[in-house]
Amino acid sequence: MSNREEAKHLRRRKIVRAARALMQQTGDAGFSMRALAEQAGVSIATPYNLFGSKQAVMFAVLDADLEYYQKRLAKVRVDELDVFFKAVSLATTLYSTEPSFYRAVLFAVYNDGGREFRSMFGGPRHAMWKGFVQDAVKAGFLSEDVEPDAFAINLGRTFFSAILEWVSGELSLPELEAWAQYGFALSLSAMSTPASAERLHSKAVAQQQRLQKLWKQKYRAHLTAKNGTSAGR
Amino acid sequence: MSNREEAKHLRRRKIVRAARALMQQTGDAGFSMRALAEQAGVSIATPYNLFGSKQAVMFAVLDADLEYYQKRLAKVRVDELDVFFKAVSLATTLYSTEPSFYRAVLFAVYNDGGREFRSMFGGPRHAMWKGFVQDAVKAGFLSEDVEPDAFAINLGRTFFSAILEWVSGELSLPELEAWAQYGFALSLSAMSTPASAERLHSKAVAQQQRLQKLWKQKYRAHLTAKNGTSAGR
DNA sequence: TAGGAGATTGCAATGCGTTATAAAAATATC
DNA sequence: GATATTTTTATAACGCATTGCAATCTCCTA
Repeated sequence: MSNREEAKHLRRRKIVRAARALMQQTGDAGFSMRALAEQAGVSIATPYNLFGSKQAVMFAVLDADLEYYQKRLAKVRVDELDVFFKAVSLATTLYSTEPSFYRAVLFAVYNDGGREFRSMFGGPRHAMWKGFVQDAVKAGFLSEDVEPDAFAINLGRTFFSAILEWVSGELSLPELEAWAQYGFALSLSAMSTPASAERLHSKAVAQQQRLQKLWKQKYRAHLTAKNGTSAGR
Repeated sequence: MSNREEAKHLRRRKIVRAARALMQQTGDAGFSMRALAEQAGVSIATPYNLFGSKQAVMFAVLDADLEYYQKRLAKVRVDELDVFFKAVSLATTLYSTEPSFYRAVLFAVYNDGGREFRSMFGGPRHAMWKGFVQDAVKAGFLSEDVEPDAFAINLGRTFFSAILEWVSGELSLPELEAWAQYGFALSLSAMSTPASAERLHSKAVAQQQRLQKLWKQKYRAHLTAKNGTSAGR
């Protein structure tokens, strides 16, 4: 690698690390491209040269994390069915270690209306889910009827939309975990085999009850309210 | 109602109508609060007084639409199981009449990371899904095990995340429809009764095949690509 | 009809992401 | 070591959502 390219990689790393540090310090609010440039000791134009947009920087931060996450998940010893639920709980556990950081990063990533979904679903994340699905089919836990790509995308989307609500402050982390696992249990249950049917159905029912406990009173006000949704604050 | 309040309502209506008109003319890009104020013949401060934010204006636009949607849906004669799928296809049909308008409105609504989820899930939309779920249980199409609130929220979220991808340009309208119906079929299938099990399972499989046809080659490039997600443009 | 409350207005200002431009620095090539 | 190429830098600028403020208008009330 030439000197130039090496220096570029170094600068990229410097910016990603600065982004991470800044997020951890200031959280969502204090993070701006100008602040990032200052923290990285670099001009405001440089992150744009190297990444293209604020969101792309966030993606780089998140991708650095994904490696660590997948390594940890690979170490966990569970069967081909529990891995789906373990993947969720490991992610939420990770989020709980630095909630404001993850919230801010995920907010920034998703906040443009999803223009970067492609890399979310076409990239390594999709590959992970798809692999789990294929393994589960092979292990006899899922019907041969499943189309792995479609099914994996559906799972990823289920998780994603719950994450989005956590990010926006609607859900707590336990709620996020419960919702994602509930959605997973439902989808998996629809494609279950005799070997997995009971486990999945009872998982779904259990998550329902867990959710009921978690948010019943939180939403009661809204569910009984007239119609809402109108005026400003 | 006092004259003052009536005038306020009129101004609100004027702004909502202007927002709608502006959206239809300019679409996503040309829509700004300044442009809206001008179109409505009103100061830039007024929409903020009456609604609070750009997003709240969009919500008002969307809520005006919801009434029309529900009226049309109520007229459709299908059984308590098909209504879920009909609700999806009616929405996408509606979107197809003015795609750039709906895209722009939904984009603006969802684009803040979901700070208005509450009214999405706690408001009339949630009530609609929940009602369908309860009716389906009563009709014997869904197991007594379902907790209607949790299940309805899960459905709403499924639909929502697919909409989000359509809004961001990742999906076409037929794809949106297929994805939402696929997700619905999976969730419903997990809670099916003998009266509905076959219908739902075959629906899920059918949607899988439809999806496969729709996007297989679209995603192939991404699925076979290295890892992507890195640099700017 | 006069006074007061409430809302709208015009406008300036803040901070944001992003882009453009010219100068300066770092690197590659000979 | 001189020259050419690439990249960073500093800075100004654009359009945006949102807020604050003083002035003005409109309606309600006494």
